[in-house]
This record gives sequence, C-alpha cells and structure tokens, in this order.
Amino acid sequence: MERERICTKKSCFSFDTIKRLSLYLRNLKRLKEKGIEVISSDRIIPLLNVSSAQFRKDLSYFGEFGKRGVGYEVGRLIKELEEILGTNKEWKIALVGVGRLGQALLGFEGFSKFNIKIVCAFDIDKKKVGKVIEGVKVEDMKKLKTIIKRKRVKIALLCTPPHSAQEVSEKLVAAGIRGILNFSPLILKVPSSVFVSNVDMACELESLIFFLKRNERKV
Amino acid sequence: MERERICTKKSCFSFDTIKRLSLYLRNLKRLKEKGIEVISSDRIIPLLNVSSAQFRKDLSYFGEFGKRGVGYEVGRLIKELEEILGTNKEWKIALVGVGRLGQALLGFEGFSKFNIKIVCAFDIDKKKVGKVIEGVKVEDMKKLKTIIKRKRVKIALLCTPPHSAQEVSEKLVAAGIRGILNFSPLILKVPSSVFVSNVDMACELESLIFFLKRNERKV
DNA sequence: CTCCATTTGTTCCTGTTTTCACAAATATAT
DNA sequence: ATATATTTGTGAAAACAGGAACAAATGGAG
Ligand SMILES: NC(=O)c1ccc[n+]([C@@H]2O[C@H](COP(=O)([O-])OP(=O)(O)OC[C@H]3O[C@@H](n4cnc5c(N)ncnc54)[C@H](O)[C@@H]3O)[C@@H](O)[C@H]2O)c1
Ligand SMILES: NC(=O)c1ccc[n+]([C@@H]2O[C@H](COP(=O)([O-])OP(=O)(O)OC[C@H]3O[C@@H](n4cnc5c(N)ncnc54)[C@H](O)[C@@H]3O)[C@@H](O)[C@H]2O)c1
Repeated sequence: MERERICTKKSCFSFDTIKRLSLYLRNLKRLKEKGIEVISSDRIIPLLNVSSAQFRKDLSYFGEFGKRGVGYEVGRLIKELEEILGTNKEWKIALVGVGRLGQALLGFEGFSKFNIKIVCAFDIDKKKVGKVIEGVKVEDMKKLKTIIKRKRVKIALLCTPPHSAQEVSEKLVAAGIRGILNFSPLILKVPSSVFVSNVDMACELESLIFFLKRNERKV
Repeated sequence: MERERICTKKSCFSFDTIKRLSLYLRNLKRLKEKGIEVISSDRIIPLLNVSSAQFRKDLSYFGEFGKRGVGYEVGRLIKELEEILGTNKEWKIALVGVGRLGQALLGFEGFSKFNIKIVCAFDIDKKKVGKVIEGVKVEDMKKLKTIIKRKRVKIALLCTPPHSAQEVSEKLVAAGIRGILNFSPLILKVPSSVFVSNVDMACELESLIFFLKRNERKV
C-alpha cells in the first residue's frame, strides 16, 4: 500500500506499532489510576491482546524504558509514550459535517484524555450554522479557510456524506490541514504530504459478517 | 495476534483480504450506479489505494471472476462478492448503549446498503428505556437475553462507556451473540468462538498526531 | 558476596503478505 | 487467419511482521 512504514536513523517499523503504542499508553494510564507503579511486559499484555515480545519490541524502537529484572515504571513510561506520540502538548482539531456522527464526536470526552480538543466545527447547512453544540460554535463552510488558518489547526475530522467528502477534503488541504480522520466511506485523493486515516464502520461490520457466516457453516 | 487468518481447501488468506473485498464491493456498486458495466483491475484501483495485483489476488482466493483481455463484469462481480461476504441476505444486529454514538449509529443509513439492520437497542438508563429512536425502541438491559434470543440476533454494536463494556460483552455472549463491533476503548475478553472488531477512534487520532509531529520536524 | 529468580532488549528465524512478472486467454484490426 | 493489444490468474521472489529464545542486567535471599 503506502504510508505504512516509518524509518528512523535507528530502524524501520510499521504504522501498526504506533497504533499499539497508543493502546499501551491508554492502558498504562488506567494502571496508574489504580495505583500500580511498576509493571512487567508479561503482566500488562493480558489487557492488550498483544504478545509480550511485541510490547517490548515496539518500545525498543524508541529507546530503553524498562529495568531488567523489574519491569517498567508506569509513570515514566506514560511520559515517554506521550512524548513519542506527541500528546504531551494539546492538539487542536477541526470538524466538518455536524450531523449525527459529527455531533457525537463533538460530545466525546475521550479525546480530552489524549490532549485533543475540537476547536472549530463547520457545516454547509444554514440551519446548523450559528448554533453552539457541546460548546463549539458551528461555522459556515465559507469561513473554513480563514478560521483554520487563524487557529493554526492541522488535523480535521471529516464527517460529511461521501458525495461531498472529496470536495471538502480539498478545502481542508487548501486551508493547511495536514491530517484527516475520514469517517465517510470514500477513499480520498489528497497530496502525499497529507495523512489520511479511514474509520470505516460498514467495512468492519461486513467483515464481521463474513466470519460469522463461515463459523455457522462449520458448526 | 490471533484470529487473523482464514483457510479454505484452496488456500489461506488474511483477514485484511476480507476488509478489502468489502471496499471493492462498495466501489463496484458506485460504478454500477454510474452505468459502468465492465472494469479492469487497472482502472478500478485509483479509487481504492490498492495495487492491481492485490485486487486480482484477493479475488483469486475465491474463484475466477474476470475475463482475460477484457476485465470484470461489474454486475457479476457485485453478486459474487455479496455471496462471499454474506451480505446477499439481511443481517439483523443489536445495539447496546444508546448514548451519543449509539444514536448516531441508529440513524446511520449506510448500514442498509450492506443489508444490515439494527433490530433492537438496549440501555441501562431508565430515562431512555421505552423511547423510540430512529424507529427502534430502546429496551431495558434486563430484556437483552430474551429479545436477542427470540430475534436470533448474532451481531451487536457495543457503545457503552468502557467501564461497563466487559460486563455488557459477557451478557451479549450469554445471549448468543457471536460477533461484536466494539466502540468502547477497552480490549474485551471473550470466548475464542466470539469475534470482536474494535473501532478505536482515539487511537487512530493519536497515530495521526504522531505522523504530523514527525513531518513537521522534517519540514 | 554469591546464587537464583526475574525481566528486559535484541538477534535470529519463521511464516505471512505483497509485489513482480509472465503465460494463457480474449478481443480487435487487418 | 494472423498479428497485436489487453488483461487476467498465478507461481516465484521479495519484503515484512511477529515470535522464540537468550545474553545481559537487576534485585533479593541466604
Ligand atoms: N451516523 C453514523 O453512525 C455513521 C457511521 C459510520 C459512518 N458514517 C459516515 O459519516 C458521515 C456522516 O454521517 P451522519 O450520519 O452524521 O450524516 P448526517 O447526514 O447526519 O450529517 C452529515 C452532515 O454533513 C453536512 N454536510 C453535507 N455536505 C456538506 C458539505 N459539502 N460541507 C460541509 N458539510 C456538509 C450536512 O449538513 C450534515 O450536517 C457519512 O459519510 C457517513 O457515511 C456515519
Ligand atoms: N461519542 C463518540 O463520538 C465516541 C467516539 C469514540 C468512541 N466512543 C465510545 O463509545 C462509547 C459510547 O460513547 P458515547 O459518547 O455515546 O457515551 P454516552 O455517555 O453518550 O452514552 C453511553 C450510553 O451507554 C449507556 N450505558 C452505560 N452503562 C451501561 C450498561 N452497563 N448497560 C447498558 N447501557 C449502558 C448509558 O446509559 C448511555 O446511554 C464509549 O465507550 C466511548 O468511549 C464514543
């Protein structure tokens, strides 16, 4: 495919490594809340569906964070991972398409745990423009470029219907957006400097169905 | 990891192949709507971010659907893929946790294109129980087992907060659910006969941030 | 201080997935 | 009928990712 591999001076690793680091970070935070201060790779993996070797290897791409014979100091590892992933400082993001899904995302508290904040929202629907939803004012699409540039937002959530997704993505890129989390079921064509992640629930569900059908036949 | 590989008498292929088939199917349907009747692997891939060799190989695991020198007949390929994926007949699914995200999913028209229908919804909140949202009545968690068994539902969308997700998943499994699309940021522990797919938006976003941070440094 | 139990970091290996590349098949033009 | 242009299906090769396994490091018990 493309944009699936990351290379440093040290070595190369896959993009999946980064997703797993994010998973590790979230679980480490839970452990910290429970008061656990040190954990070994063997004892954290039951929470994660990942092998302990993989856990250690993923970390090893970025440095040595554990202590042999002991394990990992939870607080330290959280800090290191936040540093690696970039969530040690706040990230401002934009949202386009304040429909059902867009509104759910606006109200999602989960993002704040990652230091992520939706600072502006846009919609083409005149009835929605001007309303304040979950503390964010919905702006007209015409103001998209100005506001995104002014607020120096680099990431956007794209929640419009698929037929307008390509057009919207082009406006976002023109406004300086460098990363798009795309919820619409359409593969976007963007310059290679822009990073797109797709969240495709219908595909997920369809592959789930394939499995079920298969297992039923077996049983 | 686990549950990542599918083997038939013919050969073995990865779970990613299935997700791609789902992607192909959706795009083929769009082509059909546009009136395109025949397409070659070289001309469909610009829509997909997949190589043409991959496209052909993914299909080859299931049979020979193309005609050399010509390409694929769109209508036929759609039928074949629907057959393979199992979406040629209607699938009934359940939803648990009628919060912001749950309500967005209840109103999502996209599922119907895949012959997927949410036939029941459950919540623990007494204020929500009894309401009808997007044509689906919200039921009490106590009735979960009875209703799911009676309607013979095998797939569920899990949209409760993470702290109750494990508990809810156990109730679902006890009610006969065999596939769970999990939106809560928690790795579920379920019997190996149950298939879980995770949709983890916060992880996606966090890995996006990693990339941006990286590119900025480069620039 | 020595031995033993742990646990990390990393090398090496193995099986998987993707891509390459081409024979076989088809259509069209002459 | 033959040549030419396409395009599939697929073996073989290359690229990758994941896991086993172990030396090196650490801490604690005796
Ligand atoms: N609802 C869900 O649960 C769900 C699930 C999976 C995927 N999706 C996808 O997410 C997207 C949004 O789904 P939804 O259910 O929220 O739809 P929706 O119709 O409720 O909302 C879409 C919003 O986008 C706005 N919009 C349309 N064209 C626009 C444009 N050119 N510029 C700016 N805004 C525009 C509309 O005014 C509307 O507010 C769709 O692509 C859908 O396929 C939704
Ligand atoms: N809102 C989003 O856009 C979003 C995005 C990504 C992930 N998620 C995840 O999806 C889940 C739901 O998010 P939300 O924003 O809709 O939350 P929400 O608080 O709006 O809704 C949660 C719903 O679950 C119900 N619930 C709680 N405990 C329950 C139980 N034991 N049994 C049945 N129902 C129960 C609540 O009554 C409520 O209706 C969370 O795990 C969240 O992390 C949400």
